[in-house]
Amino acid sequence: MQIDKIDRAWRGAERCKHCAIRHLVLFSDLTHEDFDRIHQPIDDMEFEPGQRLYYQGENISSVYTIRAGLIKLVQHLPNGDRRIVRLLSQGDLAGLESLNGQVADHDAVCLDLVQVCRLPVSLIQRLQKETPNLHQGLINRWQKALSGADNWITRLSTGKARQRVARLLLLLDQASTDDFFFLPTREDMGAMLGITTESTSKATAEFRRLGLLKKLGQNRAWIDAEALQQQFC
Amino acid sequence: MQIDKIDRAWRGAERCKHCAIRHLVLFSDLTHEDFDRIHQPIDDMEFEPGQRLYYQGENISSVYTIRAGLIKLVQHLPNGDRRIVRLLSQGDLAGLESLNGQVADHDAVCLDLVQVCRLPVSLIQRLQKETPNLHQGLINRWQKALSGADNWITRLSTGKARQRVARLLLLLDQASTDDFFFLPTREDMGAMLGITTESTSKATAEFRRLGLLKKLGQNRAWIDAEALQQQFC
DNA sequence: CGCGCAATTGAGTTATATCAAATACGGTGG
DNA sequence: CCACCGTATTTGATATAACTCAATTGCGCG
Repeated sequence: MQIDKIDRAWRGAERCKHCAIRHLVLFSDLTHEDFDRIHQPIDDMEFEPGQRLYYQGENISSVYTIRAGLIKLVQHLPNGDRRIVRLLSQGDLAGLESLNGQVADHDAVCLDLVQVCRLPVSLIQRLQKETPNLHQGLINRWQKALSGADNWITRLSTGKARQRVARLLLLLDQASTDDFFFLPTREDMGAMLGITTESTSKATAEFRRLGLLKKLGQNRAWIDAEALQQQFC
Repeated sequence: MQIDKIDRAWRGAERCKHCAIRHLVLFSDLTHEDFDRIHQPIDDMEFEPGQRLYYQGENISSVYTIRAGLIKLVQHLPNGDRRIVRLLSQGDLAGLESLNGQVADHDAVCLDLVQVCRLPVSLIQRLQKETPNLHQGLINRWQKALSGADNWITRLSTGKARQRVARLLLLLDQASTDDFFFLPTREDMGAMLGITTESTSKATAEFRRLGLLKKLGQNRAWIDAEALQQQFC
């Protein structure tokens, strides 16, 4: 597997100040003086599809703020079962549990080309002591993750298989900025919904026959959100 | 339904300082000086089983720290489906979403006799500005809620019905301090696991026939955790 | 062009939901 | 204290949905 690229040009916070998506990331509320408190390099990293930011059980010492791409959080059970418990995209944080000194709760696996900034826990903790401006950002992201998890339970782990698939497609569609959205493999969709690959495939195939779902390329798709919502939710 | 009792004797933080379970609640890390920053009354409240702390969609302006009892968080979908997404007990916080100015994500319903302290959001926010000692407590509780939600997905919403019931019983057992634990109604257990009341009943009945589960009183039960774990997880 | 993996499809099996009935249980009032 | 009522639970029969297994098709990539 190819090693992830690290662009170490981001020394200190010089480029953070001018980050194109600063309004979306954790540092959005920092002031100019706050940025001057960042004395250590922040690594800008890129990962290929399939690469992992970290593994479940790994002792991680950084939080990752996601600049681009899509990441799945996979949780394994002792008996071999596994479940995808969340998807992360632009503006989200991966590895939040490191702020409590816990080991990683999940594998963080890239679904497509992913760009992140790696923020050492020590930096976050120091900033927290020196400025209150990080707080609300952390709180917001924690809350977003939590309400995402709740929705995952209520919408994606409840009801019949077709219904769950429909809800997942709607969720992926809403999260997308353009008309199309990232369509995971049937296996991954199954792991998100707690159903088998075959059941997922049967549902998407049916939607496609009804003209409610169209595939474009291999990982992109379009849905008729209105119709899907009405007929299957 | 009986009105909840509010013991308004807790003026300011006088009694907070001497709270018997202070080491378990949000204010555990506050210093003596910090307590002096609390200038408003903190209500000590008691709720009967079945009463709600708040409703999904309600605009809440307080967080509740749980001193005793068990609370279920119930989330409703537009189509009428509903799911219990979490259980809260001593030391947990209910209504965290109010800190982001959001309306309540769930109904918070008491399962047994519940005692809470009501902490106004304005108080939390002021304390956050004035002292850093609240932070870690908030972070810890948010993280606990999040990892609880993840487990709910992976352990309680995955696999066959009997397996889920077994995992739920083990979880309830572990959370308990004594040999026995609170056994929810079959209906509630079903709503936690995403299965029907009847399926839940068939599973518990089977465990009981095998001598792995014994009921005591109506809401209390005992399990042979070892055997249950080995045979059904 | 063909190889390999992913996706689709179908047939048969199993698990769960559904519906209905019977039983147990707690709480109330006589 | 006991009888009764309403609710929760258990149980069984049947229908339905999902899983499992196997075979086929489709598709991207070398």
